[in-house]
Amino acid sequence: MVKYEAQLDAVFTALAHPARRAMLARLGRGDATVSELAEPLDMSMPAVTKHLKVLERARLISRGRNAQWRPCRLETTPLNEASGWIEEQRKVWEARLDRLETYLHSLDKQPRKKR
Amino acid sequence: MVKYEAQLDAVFTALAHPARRAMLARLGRGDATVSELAEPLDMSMPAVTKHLKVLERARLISRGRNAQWRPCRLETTPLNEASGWIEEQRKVWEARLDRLETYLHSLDKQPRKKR
DNA sequence: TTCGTATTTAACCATATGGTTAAATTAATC
DNA sequence: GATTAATTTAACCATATGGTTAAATACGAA
Repeated sequence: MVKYEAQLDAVFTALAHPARRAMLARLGRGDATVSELAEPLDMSMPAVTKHLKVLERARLISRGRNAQWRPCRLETTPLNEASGWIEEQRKVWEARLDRLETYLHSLDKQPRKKR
Repeated sequence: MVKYEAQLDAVFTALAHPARRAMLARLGRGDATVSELAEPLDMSMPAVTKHLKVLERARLISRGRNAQWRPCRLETTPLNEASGWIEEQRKVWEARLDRLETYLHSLDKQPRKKR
């Protein structure tokens, strides 16, 4: 079990911009060219290229080549790592809240005998 | 159903730094003061304060006051929103892959009659 | 080889991030 | 009121982000 810290940094960074989330959402429905990803985005093509680099660095997309098109494909593993981190945290805090609840119930049901 | 875009931006931004993830992981085990959060972090207190602001802006923590201490508490709702976004995407791409698989099976089982 | 289309790179700009040290603030205690 | 401890603010610096326009590149087609 390694430390994915830097990988998680890159993935959460990539998810932190609405344009990049929109691109990922689009790619979830199937591969797309850069122009197709750019079409709904109201920004220049160079800006789109930059966002794609952020997604690539996070390994959230891979790219092919087809003539002058560079199709993008969603890679789901990093998203699993990201939600995995959150789910791990959820386990921690839910376990803590369970212990707290158990403790509070024990106070209810075992009325103090002394004092 | 509103658009949480800006909120999601803030949450994923907050999750994109290892020090902030460490703080959240610590808070998952229970409330903590700023000094307690800072202790394992190898950075100055002002740096810690800045990270706390990022977490607050994302509503990932709330803060109290107890004399000169400013205890921090984990707020889990934004984490649910973040993992919720990822899970929604998962539904989309899994549905697509299911359709693809169904289609491929249909090709197997219905050998082309003509052509 | 030239033309047209898709995409990227270069150069630039403004703002945000992430860190520092020094000073200010807040609140308990002596 | 002065002292001490916890925390924040101010001022500064370097680098990253997110955008632009203009130029370069890559490739198919004419």
